[in-house]
Amino acid sequence: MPKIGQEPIRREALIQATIAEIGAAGSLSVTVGQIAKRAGMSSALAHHYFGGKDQMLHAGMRGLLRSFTAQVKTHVAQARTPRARIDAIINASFDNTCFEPQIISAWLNFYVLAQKDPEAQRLLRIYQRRLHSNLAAALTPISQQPHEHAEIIAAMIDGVYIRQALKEGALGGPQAAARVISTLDTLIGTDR
Amino acid sequence: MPKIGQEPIRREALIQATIAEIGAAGSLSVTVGQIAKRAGMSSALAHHYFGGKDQMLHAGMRGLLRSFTAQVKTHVAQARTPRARIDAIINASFDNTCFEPQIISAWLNFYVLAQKDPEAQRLLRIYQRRLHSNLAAALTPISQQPHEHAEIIAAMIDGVYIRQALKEGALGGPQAAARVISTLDTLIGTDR
Amino acid sequence: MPKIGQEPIRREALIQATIAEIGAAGSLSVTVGQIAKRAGMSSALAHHYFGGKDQMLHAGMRGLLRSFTAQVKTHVAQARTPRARIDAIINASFDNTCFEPQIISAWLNFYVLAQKDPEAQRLLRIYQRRLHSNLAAALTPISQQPHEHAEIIAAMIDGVYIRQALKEGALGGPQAAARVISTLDTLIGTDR
Amino acid sequence: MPKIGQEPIRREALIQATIAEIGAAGSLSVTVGQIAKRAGMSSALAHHYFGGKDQMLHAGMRGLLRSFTAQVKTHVAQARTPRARIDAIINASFDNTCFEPQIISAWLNFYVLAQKDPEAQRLLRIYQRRLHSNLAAALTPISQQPHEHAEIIAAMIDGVYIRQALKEGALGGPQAAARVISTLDTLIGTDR
DNA sequence: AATGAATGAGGATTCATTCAT
DNA sequence: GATGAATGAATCCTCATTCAT
Repeated sequence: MPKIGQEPIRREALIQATIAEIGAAGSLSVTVGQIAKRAGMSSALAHHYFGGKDQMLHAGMRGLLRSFTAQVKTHVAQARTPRARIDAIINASFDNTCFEPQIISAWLNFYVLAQKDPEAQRLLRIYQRRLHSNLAAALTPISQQPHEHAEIIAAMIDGVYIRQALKEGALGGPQAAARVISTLDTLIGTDR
Repeated sequence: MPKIGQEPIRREALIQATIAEIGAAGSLSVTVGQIAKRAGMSSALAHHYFGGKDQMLHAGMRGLLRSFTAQVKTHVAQARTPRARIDAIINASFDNTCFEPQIISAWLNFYVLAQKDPEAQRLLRIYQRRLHSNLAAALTPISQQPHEHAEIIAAMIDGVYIRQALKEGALGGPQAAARVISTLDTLIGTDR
Repeated sequence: MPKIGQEPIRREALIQATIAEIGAAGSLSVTVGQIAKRAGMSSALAHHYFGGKDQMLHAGMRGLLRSFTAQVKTHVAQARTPRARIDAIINASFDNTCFEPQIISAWLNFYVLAQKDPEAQRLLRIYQRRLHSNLAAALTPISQQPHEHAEIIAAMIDGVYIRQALKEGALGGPQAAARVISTLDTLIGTDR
Repeated sequence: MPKIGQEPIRREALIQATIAEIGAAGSLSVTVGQIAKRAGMSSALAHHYFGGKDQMLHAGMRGLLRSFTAQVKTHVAQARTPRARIDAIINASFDNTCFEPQIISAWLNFYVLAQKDPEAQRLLRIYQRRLHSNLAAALTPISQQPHEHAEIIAAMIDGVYIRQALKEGALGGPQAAARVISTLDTLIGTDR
């Protein structure tokens, strides 16, 4: 009886291992061997499935962005008002599944990768555009400068992330979200 | 008697070359040889003066942070009011000498370095603390939550930087500064 | 399924190549590349199997000492009296497989290695202790100072070796053995 | 006023530094820089005086052998009988100035050097010949096999040295000398 | 005389990648 | 499908040696 359907399992294991290994090492120079080992297979097999290290990195990025997206969807699903939708997006970004050291470190490394790797750049731009349009759409009913405010909130989210990467005066996810939300309140003139 | 006094010249050349090479390559994995070549010397001499690649990277970071600091000093020197001082700090951050692709890329890479390298982490924390205290000091007379607002502005600065690194809808330095300043206006309730 | 079971073959080839290369070069500063080439593989593979040059040197030492030990065992196996056992040990030391320029040179180099490398020192001490206890055990029935005499014989063996290393008035193995044995005769007062 | 007569002082300092550095490092791969530093000058000057590392090593060897020779002369000068002369030679070899770890280690390293370096080989052969002829001359009146016995004693001296290099059950110089002398007693049938 | 400056050559080590089984 | 085997290319680093002053 041949093992069937192994491929998707293997690929997924490699994707998670890529993120985890980069996050743990804090660097893109993790070796294919390390990743493959963490995923429980030989580096040769990793190459077999992905063709090379670059594609593994891309797959890792896609995996990470997929998680972000899923997180946002989950949070937003329960929002009933535009305002609740924005809060949901912000809260999703700082959900514990995203806002933990290894994930932050991986995310930061992917930004670096995007400096030289067009595909990585493309993926991050997609993420940024999606974040912007989500925020702007939700802001439209309640803000007079939805795009400007969307940019400010997006920048703050990224900024809080990068500051978190230094672990200095690090906030928990909820406090980080609260700070961004409170800034948003001020921006759109909400009284709370 | 030998040719003398080359050390400071060579060291400075290597520091600038380190920043430039990392900025251009978008990666910390530039080779010592590349850096040395850009600085116009052999890699052996680079090792002679710095002892190793790590120390060159640290020196590069210190050089970059020194530029930031100098930039801030220059801008702040002409400020006569607290408010002008804050604007000067923000404008300094987005001055063209700082806010250009290579510098941003280098800065991003140093954040990555800080994920695993204690000295790099220490240096960046110093920079963050200094930025915070500069901002908070200037905000004290004009804001009711100077520390909170300083954090928000600092996060925005970093966030705008990292978004600039993707070159998507990239702003010029002045516009970037304007956006941060306008957010600050809203935060402290200034009418302009 | 991959080609399998190469490891012991490669390791053994590297061990012999290490001894041979050090013997031929007369120096520990042979390169991993030279050793690997002699063993018919790339230096990368040598590192793969041994982890580093140091471990290759240690493996080479163990290989050499193993040969010595095996040689002694072979010779001693046929000895029926204590006296014959001692002669066998001495003869084993000067057997042609041990007492040839390359082996002597390797052995000398390993003594040098032991000056700074604790593992090398440990290995040579084991060899010395074993030689001493072999000699002393065999001497006990026929000498009144078995330990003292064992030391003298051991020193002579090493001394003849090191003098052989200069190839000046070099003896053949049998003559060298004869000289040591005749000294032993005098020491224990044997009439022959 | 030019410094005159500096050359012989510098050369001597380098010679002693060479021996000391090799002895301390337990290896011939000490760098010219280390040696020069110990001798209180730049490596460039060391090259200036000796032409290259090899010649510095040779000079170091000559220096060491010169010490040995001087030691022997001193001891022998007071000997009034052939027997006393032999004892003096042996005692000289184990005098504390010779029989200390660093010197032994240097001496061992020079033996290694002689494996590949003809000049080093030539120097050590001279030493051996001189030792042999000294011993044989003194033995002639009191031994029936002066050359054979000279060889045995010479081998023992070298053997005790090399065993000392492992620092296992290391003897002091006087005990080492006593062991060799007592062996000699047995060899030539002296009653003491 | 003396040395800081400078480098070319070389060595240990690592790693992505390929291949044979 | 899966992996041990194998390597070429690259990287950091060291060092003897030379040179200009």
